[in-house]
Amino acid sequence: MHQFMALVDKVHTRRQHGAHQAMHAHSGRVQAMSHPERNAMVTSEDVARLAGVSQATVSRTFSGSARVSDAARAKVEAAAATLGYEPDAAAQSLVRSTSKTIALSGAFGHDQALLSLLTRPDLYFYIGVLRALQTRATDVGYDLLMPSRPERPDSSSYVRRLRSRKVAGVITLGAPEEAQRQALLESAIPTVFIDAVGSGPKATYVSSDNVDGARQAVRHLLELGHRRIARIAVPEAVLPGRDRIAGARAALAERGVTEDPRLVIASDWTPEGAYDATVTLLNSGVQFTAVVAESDIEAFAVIRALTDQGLRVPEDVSVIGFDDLDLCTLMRPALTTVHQDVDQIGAKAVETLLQIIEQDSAPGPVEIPAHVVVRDSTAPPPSMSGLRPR
Amino acid sequence: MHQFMALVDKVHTRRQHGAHQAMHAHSGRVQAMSHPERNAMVTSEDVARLAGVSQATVSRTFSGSARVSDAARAKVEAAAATLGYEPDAAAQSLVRSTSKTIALSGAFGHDQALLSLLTRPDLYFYIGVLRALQTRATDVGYDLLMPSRPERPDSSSYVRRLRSRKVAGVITLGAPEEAQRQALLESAIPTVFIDAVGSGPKATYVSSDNVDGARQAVRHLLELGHRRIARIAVPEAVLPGRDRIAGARAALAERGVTEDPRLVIASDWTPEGAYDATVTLLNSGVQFTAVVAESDIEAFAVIRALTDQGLRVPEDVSVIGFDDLDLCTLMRPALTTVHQDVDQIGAKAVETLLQIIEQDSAPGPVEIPAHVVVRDSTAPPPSMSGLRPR
DNA sequence: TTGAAAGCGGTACCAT
DNA sequence: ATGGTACCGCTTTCAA
Repeated sequence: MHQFMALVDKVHTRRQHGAHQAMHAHSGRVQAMSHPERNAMVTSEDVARLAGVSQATVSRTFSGSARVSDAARAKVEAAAATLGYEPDAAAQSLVRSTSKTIALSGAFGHDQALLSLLTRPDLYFYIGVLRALQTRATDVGYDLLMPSRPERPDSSSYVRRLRSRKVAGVITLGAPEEAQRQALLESAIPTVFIDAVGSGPKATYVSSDNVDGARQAVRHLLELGHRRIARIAVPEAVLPGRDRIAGARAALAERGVTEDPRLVIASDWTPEGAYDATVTLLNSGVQFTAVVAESDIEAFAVIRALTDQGLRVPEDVSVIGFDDLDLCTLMRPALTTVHQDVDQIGAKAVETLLQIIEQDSAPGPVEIPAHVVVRDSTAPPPSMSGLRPR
Repeated sequence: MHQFMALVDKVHTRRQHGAHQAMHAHSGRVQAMSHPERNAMVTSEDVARLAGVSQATVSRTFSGSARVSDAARAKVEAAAATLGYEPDAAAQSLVRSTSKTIALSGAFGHDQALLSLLTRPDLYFYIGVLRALQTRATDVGYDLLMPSRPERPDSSSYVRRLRSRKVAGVITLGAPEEAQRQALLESAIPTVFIDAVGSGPKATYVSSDNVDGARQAVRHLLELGHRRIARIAVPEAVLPGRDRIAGARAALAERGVTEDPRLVIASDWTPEGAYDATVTLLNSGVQFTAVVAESDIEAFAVIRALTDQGLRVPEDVSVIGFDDLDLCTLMRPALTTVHQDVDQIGAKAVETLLQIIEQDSAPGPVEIPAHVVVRDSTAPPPSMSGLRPR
């Protein structure tokens, strides 16, 4: 017990250049004993003193790797437990030049925060990925950091900031700005891009198998008998966009169906865009019996546009989405869609990043299987003559 | 230029105990010059050398508060710019015992990551709050941290971890575990609870004005002529639950309508629960012409349950939600709901936290106004005789 | 195996 | 106003 008191005294004495320590001696003592964790941090030196070993030994005990005698280790652990010792993360990262922190990318560019970069349909999808990321990161003892943007939002100050924060690696969601992507690639900071291409000695990317997902979606419609399949096209510039186009075409090719370019309506990956695209399609007079959307949210918008025009889903037109949000079953009709495994995507992203960090070399791109989930928004096409848009 | 070369040499020399520095001298030099930010960090000492001042002066220049001559400041800033200097965050937090970091709470308890703690209806709402939090945090130069859970998930190690990370404050979303809430309250770590009660010398809370929001919702229904209003009740244990009950009752009381307890169905704040509650309600045979849900997602589920039973919304039954997600306008019918101002909630949370941090005392609870947004899911009740549940 | 000591990159007090 | 210097708490040689 006397050790404990001595310790408490010490805690309250240091840093006070001989000032009013006597004044607060009593109250300080009482407080410290009832809530040891409430006051100034417990340091490895405090633990060393209580355990009767050197501070270096305490450090070794917690670093794990170093060799410490069982006797010493036991004493240290006991002391650490009674004092409620937790190593100072700041001191550790200062000396180690790294920390168990993964930065989530997006706080780059102009006034863009990570979550603001994601447009709404993305948002609902990526929130699932984000949850998986956090779950897995927490499993492996890493914190997630969403850094604030630097004042000068150029790529080098972006990287400098990450370095200043001593992040172990970076995970980006969706399409990053090109300058940021380049900066990351050149930075030698371990990076995993989700849904964007990026390869390098310390970088790779993970995404759903979008080619196969889109292929399955179109195949499903073809199997139901659809031939005139419209697509709300997502920008080709982004990875999922490119791959899904390829997948859709592959499925069409399998059946020898040639794609009618008039059935491919460009959109901006927003519900509003999808709504307008659907209206455009209807107004064009080109016949179609099914619509492929690139996200569930867009699919909802397509359905809304269709029903607003008096068409029924799936009796008149089938609609298929992409993502498989929880919401799909709540909609009426329940949405047939391509399931993306957000848990796997998030988990793999973290695992891959750790691999880069630890093994110092990046593996190739990772693709997570996706699959169609059939619900109520798709059905065989009506007899062709039965469909008269507008 | 010679200064630059000297600096580069120094960067590559230190820490290498006289080993193979000659070997890599050339390549190292070239690399360092084309990508100065790529190698070992630029320190304040490097800047001092180039600027021809002491390291202390560089520190003062960047700390802002201290007095530095204009001449010195200019030289330092020039040097810092050419070298691409950014203060080391770890070193700063080590010596300052704080950092510009706000922890988002949730990584506490069992295997609960922040985002996993939120049930799905919450999730869609809180993601908006999260976005606002990040936007505002980034404005004021704070990073957001989602800490991984400590191995021993008790409240004191939770607080210790936050301290070890040197977070400036904590913001919690939704209902935290009681032990965590207490720990935070006792910790003297500045804290803002969103949607949970928590007051102390360094803690306060912010939420929508749930009482008024619920009152407006019920008022809206009453004004349409509804008298038999059912409610999918949220747990009373949580702040929004309590306040909304109070608000709903207040509105009823204003019109002298007495609440029929059979119209209040407890649910668990999930879409499945809301669906089941609606079915239960219908099966009970108790008449009603409107349903108040506690979230938009639940409202969707209610509508789905109603329509699955052959009832029309709003012709047979009116439904009103809470939150005003972007999705509301995509649904059919578009959802009448109570708008929560997520941007304000997030912004206020950050601002209030900063106030606690800087002024060292917590203000009272903050309430953000909410208001009804009328869309298509509410209408005057059908003639009473017209309604026959089932 | 263990302890002593030299930093890691800043901050802030001291004296000049 | 500026430079010198003593830490912040921890990791990692180096010697013992």
